[in-house]
Amino acid sequence: MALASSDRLKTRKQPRQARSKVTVEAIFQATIQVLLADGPLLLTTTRVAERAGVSIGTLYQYFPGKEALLHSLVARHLEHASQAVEEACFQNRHERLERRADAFVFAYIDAKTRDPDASRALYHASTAIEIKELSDALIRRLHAAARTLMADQSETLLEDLDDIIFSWVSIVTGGTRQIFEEDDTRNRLPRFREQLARMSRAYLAAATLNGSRT
Amino acid sequence: MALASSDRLKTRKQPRQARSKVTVEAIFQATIQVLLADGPLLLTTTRVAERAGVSIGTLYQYFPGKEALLHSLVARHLEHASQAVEEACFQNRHERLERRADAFVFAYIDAKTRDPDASRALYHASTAIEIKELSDALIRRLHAAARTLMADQSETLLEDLDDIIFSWVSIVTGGTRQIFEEDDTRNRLPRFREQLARMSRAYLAAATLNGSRT
Amino acid sequence: MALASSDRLKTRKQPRQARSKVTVEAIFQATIQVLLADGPLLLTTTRVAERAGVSIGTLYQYFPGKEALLHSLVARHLEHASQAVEEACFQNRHERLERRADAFVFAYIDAKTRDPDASRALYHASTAIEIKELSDALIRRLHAAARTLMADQSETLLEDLDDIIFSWVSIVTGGTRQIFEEDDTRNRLPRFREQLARMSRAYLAAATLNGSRT
Amino acid sequence: MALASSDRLKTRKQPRQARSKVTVEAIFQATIQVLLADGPLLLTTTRVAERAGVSIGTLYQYFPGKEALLHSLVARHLEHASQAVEEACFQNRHERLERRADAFVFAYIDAKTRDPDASRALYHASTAIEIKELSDALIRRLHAAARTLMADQSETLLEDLDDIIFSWVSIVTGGTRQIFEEDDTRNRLPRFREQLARMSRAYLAAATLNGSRT
DNA sequence: GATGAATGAGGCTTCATTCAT
DNA sequence: CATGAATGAAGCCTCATTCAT
Repeated sequence: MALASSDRLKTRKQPRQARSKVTVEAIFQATIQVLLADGPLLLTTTRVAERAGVSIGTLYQYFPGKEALLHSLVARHLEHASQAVEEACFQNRHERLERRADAFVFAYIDAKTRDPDASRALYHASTAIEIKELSDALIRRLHAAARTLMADQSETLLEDLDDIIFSWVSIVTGGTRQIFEEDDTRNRLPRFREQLARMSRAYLAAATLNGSRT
Repeated sequence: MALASSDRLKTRKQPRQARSKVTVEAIFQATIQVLLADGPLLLTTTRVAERAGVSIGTLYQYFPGKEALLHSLVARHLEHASQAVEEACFQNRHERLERRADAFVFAYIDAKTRDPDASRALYHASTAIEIKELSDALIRRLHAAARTLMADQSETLLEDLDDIIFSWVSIVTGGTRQIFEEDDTRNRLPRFREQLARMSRAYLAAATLNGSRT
Repeated sequence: MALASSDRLKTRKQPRQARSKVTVEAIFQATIQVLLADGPLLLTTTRVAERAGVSIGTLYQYFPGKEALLHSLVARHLEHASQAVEEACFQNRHERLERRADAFVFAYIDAKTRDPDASRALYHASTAIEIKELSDALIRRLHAAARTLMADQSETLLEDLDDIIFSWVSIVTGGTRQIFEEDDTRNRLPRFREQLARMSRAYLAAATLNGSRT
Repeated sequence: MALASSDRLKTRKQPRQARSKVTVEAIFQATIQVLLADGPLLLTTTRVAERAGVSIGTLYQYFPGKEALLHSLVARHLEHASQAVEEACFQNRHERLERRADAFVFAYIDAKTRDPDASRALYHASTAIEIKELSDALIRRLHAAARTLMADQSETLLEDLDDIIFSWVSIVTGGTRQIFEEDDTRNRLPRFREQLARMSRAYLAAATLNGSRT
């Protein structure tokens, strides 16, 4: 269910042998590199295969098509981010709200930052495939995680808990994306990370204290 | 005039006769509709012309290509948003910070909400590369507007004023985008609007009170 | 018959009024200029009309189409060359063979040189229309003229008179064309003119003296 | 190597497998046939591919475009003619001038006659602009060859040697072209061949004997 | 008559995908 | 299994021509 995939998007072979794993990984990396170097308009299967050092035929042995390739790649990336956030929420479930919020924000941004090239590349990938389904799945998991995070605040926040979660997740994901589409990502990221955490603390604190009246 | 355009992005004919104006507007609307109905992958000149009820030749009388068409459309849209925010900042320049922040947020979101279909459509199209220049221009104007807004806070915030502005603009634009890419935009928007304002107030208040220590 | 034209190539209106004549001439000149400045691939009706300072609609009032326009232009040009040569042959019909040959050569080259731009332009025009019909007509008239020229030599040359005429006309027309397609036409032309005359005299003299044996 | 080509004119794939070679040759032949049957105006990539019995995609695997296809074809053809003439000049370098002139003329015409269809076809295509570079290269090589040929006459001819060479090469190439654009090429060619040789002998003899005075 | 907006057939080219080797 | 030659649907765009104003 998580990050569901329609039929034609499944990978063809499960890369069991070591060689296969290497090939698939090479193709993934080549995809990212082509995306970064040439942009989504020039992301062609030929080019990816070339860069990966395999023939176009081989690429099609592992993926039923371009869409599936991108789908896998994006899914892998988003799955990682989802897990990181869920993990962080779980780890910090007994901390104070402020720390829990920090944990959420940091986990998300750090997951994206782990491989900034890939992140940037994949933000652009939406020109090449329809990724709404995948993004939605990510967002749903983040919502769920955020809800868990705020479980003990539900009374205070009850009236608009859902709005708060929704809005907060939106600015975390949307704001982060904005940074990755900026020119100076490397420099901006760590500072945005701090400010986003600060903002989250302030926001959630305000919301906790006096409901929707602030 | 603002938001300069390279040569190949210039429109071809300025619609002089009444007939022409109708045609150009039909093409713009068709672009938005195709974007919404079929997504950016299926945005083709043929499809746009078809939907606009004009021949493909007519489309090319007014725009030198697909890119130019999108460029015009986006430019028009972003110009409007920029102006709305600048106007709002100016109108509220004597109000308290909180109100100024509200004004900024509301102006931005309301500008996007004026024609929600267009907004959604253009967010979808925005990965189409040549649009970056335009988005960047918008962001720069928003930064400038935000800086004006906080002019009287510059002492308090001096140490990280730039970070704050940058981060705040990022979550306003990025968060809003996130909403428009969601399914339930119409329903979510007004609530996000409130929360985003609340968040901004809380954030800027926190930042004003005790610098980077909160 | 002369430089015949099929039905769809006829001009539409006979330019009787002064204004019409001016317009037609402007279109002709524009055609030549576009051909020279932009090449035959960019020779479009729009461009010609633009350069002529008339609307595309007006162009079509005078010519039923692009092909007809070019056809008229080429026909006019070739007609002029044909007449010049015929005239020269007639004028010099009582001179010695050598002078008659000179007259032929000079008349042809001078006709082409009268408007060198037009000549060059029209040599290139064959990319844009099929001009074989017209060229053939010219060649036929030149053959006829040459035959007249050599009427009194027919005994001596009898065995291969036709070959001689044919070959001679071929090098006169073909050689001249070659010069016009060269880069340095202006400089080369007068010298080629002399050499071509010299060559013609030598050739015809040799052919006259001892038939095919030289 | 000789007859350099700009980037966009380079062929794409070097045909390695036997299958490829057949394909490329089929494309070349189809180009010639289309040129002959339909003329340069109807020379389209679609038509060529169709006639070659390959898909349009295959054509583009080997040539980056129509221009490049023509370029290759012409280059191959002209290279052959150049070499034939140079070879002939070298072989006959110790003969008398008359024989050397014959050798030049015969080598050139015979090279063109080897594949008369191709020659006709390429003469038709030759107005296609980018081919000028190639034609010029041929002319230059022919000039050089002719100069070698006349090396031992340079004193006698000194005053206008260059004009003579230039003019002679012009009528050889231009005249031959004229024949190939004629209807009755097959019949005319051998006779023109003889006359052109005769003409060359007469011309060069006249020029040798008494400079520019004949 | 003159204009120029509109038309659409048809050209050029790319690229995801298949399949014989 | 890997290869890469071949495929062709589909995209982009031009330009000769028409016709309502």
